[in-house]
Amino acid sequence: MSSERDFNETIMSLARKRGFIWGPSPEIYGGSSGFYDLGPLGKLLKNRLENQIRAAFVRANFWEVECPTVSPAEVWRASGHLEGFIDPVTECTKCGQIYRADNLILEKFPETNIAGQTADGLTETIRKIGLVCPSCKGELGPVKAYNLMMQTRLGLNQEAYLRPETATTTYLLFKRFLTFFRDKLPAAVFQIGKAYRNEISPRQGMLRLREFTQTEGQIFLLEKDEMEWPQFEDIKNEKLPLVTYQAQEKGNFKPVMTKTSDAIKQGFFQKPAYAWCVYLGYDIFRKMGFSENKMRLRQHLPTERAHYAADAWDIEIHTESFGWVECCGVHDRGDYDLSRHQEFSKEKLHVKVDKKPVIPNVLEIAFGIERPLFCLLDNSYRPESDERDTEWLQFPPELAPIQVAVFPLMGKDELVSPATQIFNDIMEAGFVSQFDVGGSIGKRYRRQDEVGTPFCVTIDYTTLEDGTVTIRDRDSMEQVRVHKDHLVESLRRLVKGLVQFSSLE
RNA sequence: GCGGCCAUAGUCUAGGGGUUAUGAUUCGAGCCUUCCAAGCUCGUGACCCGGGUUCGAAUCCCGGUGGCCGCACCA
Repeated sequence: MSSERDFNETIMSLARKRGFIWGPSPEIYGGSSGFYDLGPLGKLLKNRLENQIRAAFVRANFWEVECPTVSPAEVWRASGHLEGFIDPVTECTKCGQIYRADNLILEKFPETNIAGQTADGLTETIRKIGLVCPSCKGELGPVKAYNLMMQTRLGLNQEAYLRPETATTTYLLFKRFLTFFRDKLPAAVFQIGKAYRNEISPRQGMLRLREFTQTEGQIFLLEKDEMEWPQFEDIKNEKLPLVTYQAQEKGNFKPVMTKTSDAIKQGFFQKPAYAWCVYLGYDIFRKMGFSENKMRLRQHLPTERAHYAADAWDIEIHTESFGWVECCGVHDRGDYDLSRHQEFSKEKLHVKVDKKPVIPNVLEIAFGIERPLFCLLDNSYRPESDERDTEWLQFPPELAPIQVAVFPLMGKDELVSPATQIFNDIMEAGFVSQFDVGGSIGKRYRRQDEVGTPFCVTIDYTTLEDGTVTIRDRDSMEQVRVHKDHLVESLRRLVKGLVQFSSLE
């Protein structure tokens, strides 16, 4: 709706103005859609999200790796992306309209069997069934395969592609993982890195990018592990906001808080290990600052589910800008990837179970970081109100780009000098902090509100008498006095959420 | 990629074949100021890019790029 559109523009305008998101990049050359720059505050925010993700995975016993973003064509032939990551398109020779060939055929002739057909096969099918352009009845041109991977080359002419997902590059290390993990499964690894998709026509700003940062966690495990997953015990009483496919078929998208153990009993999840992955994904999103009432877990309908997947759920975040946004997929990839890479590479990618070779299964938690980044901006945005005559961002303190701002009440030397000292102490303690003397004190508070800084420290004339400073709380706009010797510790506890501001007084 | 609409300071905007290109806000310097966008002075800052028409284009035309809407696409 237009009000949602306006909301998105309001946020992007603030994000541009205050140095979160710039673009489309490269701006001074006019820009290409699907590419954005992160300004200083956007990069800080993204780092904070990544740090939460990293900490959550490490705590769950995943190990981080990093792989190249470019791989030769055979990798993508094996992974299925070279053949499967394509859109077959046909252009009307008369009016120039472009169609997805397979969709068009099935739409007009639902009985046609085109499964697995190549571009030439689809061209042949169109001729055979006499399909013409639906808008002008003109003749349709030959079907071309439009691959969504970005192509490049290595050296003079070795065909190569930028990765469309990090996961595949992780799987290529499987033999190395077996050694590293001393032949013990399950083994869990994750990767945070860039991936590339040459979208035909990206829209919706930060939500559909041609270059983006992915986080993908992988668990390599055996079938018996999937059913007997000890860590499930830890989360069996945790609740998840589930929207099952049965509910969706009845038109009901309201999430139902369901205990994970009940979800297994009711058959919403087939495998405890998978359910645990869904919970881990959900927990990571909570740690990225999303409140529970803005999240839901939506099960894929059987029709949208990959044929090998027994379970398929997405984490969705509600935004004012675009409604529910799909942010994370939890996938049961089975042994598909390792089998394919074993076949194509001729390397043994199996383990021995009862002296027989078995290719392990893979469970995956996959999401892009720019989407939650945008969603967090969206969810944190507060418009101006009676209490506050500027818009502001209510980030959770731990995720705010700038955590503490330091002001001398006025730009007088006797205040600036002790304020500088306190600012240095705060920086020394590891906070991202900003010192500001410009403008009235009220204006400086508003500036920080606008970028979501949770706490401001002000040095005033009382500081000179008794060594106390004020800490001003973004959310309530209230202040408490704290002795400067205890300031860093107080800020640490406030930022970490160990103590509420209201209980400081 | 197609069709419709659109593109002016950091942000939001007014206007428009010859102008010193409007206003607000932001930002910078200074005065003032003892806690929530005060005031005053001064200052910085813009017509998306390329081509065409014209004596002259930011303005009109064409193309490109980007944005919004619709279609298609979203592994």
